[in-house]
Amino acid sequence: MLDIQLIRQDPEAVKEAIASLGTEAPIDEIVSLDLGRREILQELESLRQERNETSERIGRMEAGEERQTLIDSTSGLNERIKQLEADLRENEEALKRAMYEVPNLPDPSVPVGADESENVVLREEGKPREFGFEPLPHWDLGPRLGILDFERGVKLSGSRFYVLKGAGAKLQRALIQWMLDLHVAEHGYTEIYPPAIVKEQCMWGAGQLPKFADNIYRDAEDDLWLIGTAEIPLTNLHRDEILDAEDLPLSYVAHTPCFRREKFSGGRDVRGIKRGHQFDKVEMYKLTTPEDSYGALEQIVEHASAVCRALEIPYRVVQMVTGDLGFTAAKKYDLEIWAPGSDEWLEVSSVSNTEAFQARRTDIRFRREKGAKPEYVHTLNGSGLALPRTMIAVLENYQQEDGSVKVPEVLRPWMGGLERVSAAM
RNA sequence: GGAGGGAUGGCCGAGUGGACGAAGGCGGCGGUCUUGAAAACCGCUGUAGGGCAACCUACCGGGGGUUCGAAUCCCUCUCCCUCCGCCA
Repeated sequence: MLDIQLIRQDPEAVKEAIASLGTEAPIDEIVSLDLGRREILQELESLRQERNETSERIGRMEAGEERQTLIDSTSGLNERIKQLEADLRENEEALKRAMYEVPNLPDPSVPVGADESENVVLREEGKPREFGFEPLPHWDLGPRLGILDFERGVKLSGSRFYVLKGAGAKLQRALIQWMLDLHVAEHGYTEIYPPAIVKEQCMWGAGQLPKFADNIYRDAEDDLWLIGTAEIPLTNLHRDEILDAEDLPLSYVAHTPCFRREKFSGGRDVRGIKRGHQFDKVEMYKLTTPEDSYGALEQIVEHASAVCRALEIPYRVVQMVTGDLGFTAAKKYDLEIWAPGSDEWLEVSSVSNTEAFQARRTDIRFRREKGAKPEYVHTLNGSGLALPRTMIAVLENYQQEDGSVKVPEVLRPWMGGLERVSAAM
């Protein structure tokens, strides 16, 4: 959610910024609702004042004719107040609905561009390995090794589901544990185990609603929603709280399953485990002061990079242009990891600074010192990393000519010392 | 799932439909005293909206209602606690 003051003061600048995102928002509607709101409020509040004063007088009077006359005289006043209260409710609901639809504005440092084709590769690290043979895509490699079972996944749950088995399941578990430990021990995050099913309100707070309703699984009976990312519970962790400045930044890391309906990606990325309805992810999250958030953004990029670096797999950092920022980010980087079998760069991490966009939706503030006015925090999130695509990269980069897969050095302690996954296992 | 009890300011806790934004206590901040600290005493100590000034308005779990007037009465929802049932 944007600051209403910003829209009130310079609606044209806001519209322009939104145009650079390649989208639109009901700014004119907001401006007029906001104006109407204050008109209603002004009249309503002065009538309430009148009523309060009259009631006070009635309370002090002896019972009698004069008192009754005064009581009778309030009926018109009260009718008007009721009407205005109804108007106000309606107005504020419409205003809130409209405000929830407005995307975040880009930071001035974000390059203007129409869509993802204009994103900027900022840096690339690691050299793609030279294969003496044709590297296989993981959808061939995994089943051959007996660690990845697509047919049974479909049998259980339908398309875009799969089963990890044996060393495959263990490899994912090793990655999760290693990543969590890395972020906690080396990068100073606090590990969180949040619910994976949350109230609707959390979805609004994190910016999943109203725009992405079609991509979310939900239990209609209890009105609970399955998270598509740990960002959702982590955003809401401190909802409605006022934090102390000395507690900031707060850094959290969580591993959760993520559920996405992928309604609009039909036909895309159908092979392999790149895009499923259920996947695991390790997510980093920070709450900072406004002045610290852009430094924190670079930190999170570094923390995600450290994972790729330690795995010794080539990756690159891509800056999103305005047209590819999405709904909540003011600035966003993607980390893409190299997958030689699939022959593509895979997005394994998306790192965003939402500034106060989510904080306003969730009402998370902080106080610089005792008695100071509360200010909104800035929130940031970044994958560290998404498991299936990391698995793809590991399998495809570490495959050997004989069809086996070497276990990356850093993971071996979490794999019981296992050095190689082969078909016989 | 069944029965009962509860939800008040940072925390604890009082509150008869009318001067309650809410007693009292604790905590916090400032001050007096003190070499310093403690104690004692005094004062201050919520959030938001609107005018944006000394003011006004709203908020006692959420929503709705009764009333000239609601923290206080009624309805409803949510959450918490206790007991029973069931269960990893």
